[in-house]
Amino acid sequence: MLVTKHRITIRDVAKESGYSIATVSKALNGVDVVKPHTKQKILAAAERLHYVPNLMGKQLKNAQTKMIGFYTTSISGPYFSILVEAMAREAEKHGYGINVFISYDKKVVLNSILGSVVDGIIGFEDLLTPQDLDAVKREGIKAVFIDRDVASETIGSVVFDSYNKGRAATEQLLAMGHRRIGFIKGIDGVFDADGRKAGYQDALLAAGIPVQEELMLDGLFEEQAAFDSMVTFLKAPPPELPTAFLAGNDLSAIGSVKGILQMGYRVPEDFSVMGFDGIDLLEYFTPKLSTVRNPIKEQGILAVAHLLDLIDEQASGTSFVLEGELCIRESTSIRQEE
Amino acid sequence: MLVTKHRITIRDVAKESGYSIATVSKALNGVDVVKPHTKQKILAAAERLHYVPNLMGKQLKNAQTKMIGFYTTSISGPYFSILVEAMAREAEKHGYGINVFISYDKKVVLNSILGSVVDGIIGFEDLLTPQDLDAVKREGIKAVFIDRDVASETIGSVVFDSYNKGRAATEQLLAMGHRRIGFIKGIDGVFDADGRKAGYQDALLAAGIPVQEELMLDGLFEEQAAFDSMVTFLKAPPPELPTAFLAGNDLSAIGSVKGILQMGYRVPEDFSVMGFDGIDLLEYFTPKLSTVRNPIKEQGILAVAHLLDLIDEQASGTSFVLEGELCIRESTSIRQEE
DNA sequence: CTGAAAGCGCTTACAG
DNA sequence: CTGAAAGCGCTTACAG
Repeated sequence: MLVTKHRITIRDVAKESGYSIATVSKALNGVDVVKPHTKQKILAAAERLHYVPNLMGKQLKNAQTKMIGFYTTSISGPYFSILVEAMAREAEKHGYGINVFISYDKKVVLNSILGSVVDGIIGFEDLLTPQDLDAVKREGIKAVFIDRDVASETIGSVVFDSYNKGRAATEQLLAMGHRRIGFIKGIDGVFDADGRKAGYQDALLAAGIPVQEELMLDGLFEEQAAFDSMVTFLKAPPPELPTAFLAGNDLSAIGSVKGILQMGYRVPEDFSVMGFDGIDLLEYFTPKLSTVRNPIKEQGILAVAHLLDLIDEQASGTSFVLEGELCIRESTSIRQEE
Repeated sequence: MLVTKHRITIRDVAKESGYSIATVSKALNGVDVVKPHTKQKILAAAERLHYVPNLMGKQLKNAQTKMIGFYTTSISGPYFSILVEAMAREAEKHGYGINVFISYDKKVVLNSILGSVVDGIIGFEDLLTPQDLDAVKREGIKAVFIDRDVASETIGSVVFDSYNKGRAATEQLLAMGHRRIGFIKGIDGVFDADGRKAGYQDALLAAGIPVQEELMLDGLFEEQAAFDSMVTFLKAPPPELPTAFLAGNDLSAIGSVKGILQMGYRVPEDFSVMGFDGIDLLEYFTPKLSTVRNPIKEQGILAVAHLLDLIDEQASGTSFVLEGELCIRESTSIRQEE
């Protein structure tokens, strides 16, 4: 096996084949101008040397990377697997790769976004401050956000219809006879969390039921936090207990259910519980959770497709809203009259 | 807002500040030789222009990217979330980012591995042919594999002790009185699959029990495939049914359990079932699955740590073996005498 | 302490 | 059809 101390470059291939680096470049890239015989000799030389182009050099010149960046602070949880997987498949179909950057360090993220490492980004704004967003806009960076409803020349978004679905879910519980409905909050300031909560509140108000702060527990979109909040709540309950809970997402719904069971109550006999998202994990959980099934895969696919249109300048930034679907299963029931 | 048609480069900062690009570069990179006053003026100019360094140019010169590449064909399944998350945290601690490449296209993967886009890679060999591996070695690319026991100057690995644990799990079932034990196979040729199967077979042989092909079902490490195989198996069972099954991983164990229940049998009363990995999902599944809990997080952390040592040339390739832990829960029981 | 110049690996007008 | 040269954005000896 040939041992080389330095990386083989186009220069080595030129030497080996007896042609100039310019011609080698053309032959290697299929620029259709090289004599077939020449091309063949060059390809043979490249093969012999195990030449692999240095993408950095290539990209510096081309100013494109055929890569899409996905930036997030965490990939954990069942939502992201599905999303990232869908994005990767869609991107690959169009000759693009997906690059997942996982980092808490805003500087790292911003540098690689603005450092031309990818041709466009899919991201969450909550990592980025408004100033950062301005920088993204100013630099003309193509971006699609999946957690915020934005649209500008070079920036689009693909979000769920969180407000209306929060409202619809609450109305469903009302229709089942529930009057005292608690809410497991997500993370304040996050699009889906705020939308779902506002929908919940407006549905109550429209039904003539006052919104009560004491019925809104912290869930942080996490199982553990929701569990803890629920246990704490049930240990020191208000004079009149709610009969149902709407949770900001499935994970916190699961945590709530576990908390309810932990405290010796039953679901749905004592409390109906409803989640949000329709993650795969629900299939393993008992009782089967009622939820609003969101088209996560579609979100990923559409986000990538739109981003590619932005990159090719086939479109200007658009805000897409995806509809979810109410799924009533075992964790909710008609309110038992006492 | 300043509108610029071209990306701001170091040249613009030089012009704006009145210094040369060499000095600007030094000031920006904290090369401690620039007069404080100069540095300050340069930084101010860079700020004013919203300068962000082009990573491509930087990396082309430096020949390092501070990025680790993780290559996989799919990120789905509960194993990868945990692994990738752990890797990302560990890498960030050392100033590195993780780059997840998801692709079925070997060419794309290989090009970016060999194209100097990352400083090192963590991967599965099964995507790469032996020739590809040779190329990786020849180029001196630092790599850590997590699904194969390899070690060379620049290549290391971090694997689970699959053979011994397959053997231990089988011995556990034997100790519980089971004599006819079926096996849900993973994917042939994959390290963990082969190791676990071999361990299973050797444990049987050591106990004087012949290995029977008809008791080895296809599971492909997937829930659905295992479910289908189990249902098919139970529809046309051999004259004497097994009393226990060992599955190649948790997902296929879950599929098997669902298949068993589907056919009207019970777990563990009719069949004990044992999985492999100890994924988080088990927490939601009933019955609580017995399994071999593998330290997935540790695997990710160790893989990154070792890779960084390889990159810094602090170590040469080593093969690490991680121990798993037998967890006996509800899905296995002492064999009922008939 | 500062700057002109060379060079990282590549591509692409342009000339021949 | 082929090649010499310029240049992508950056860093780093080297000279001053």
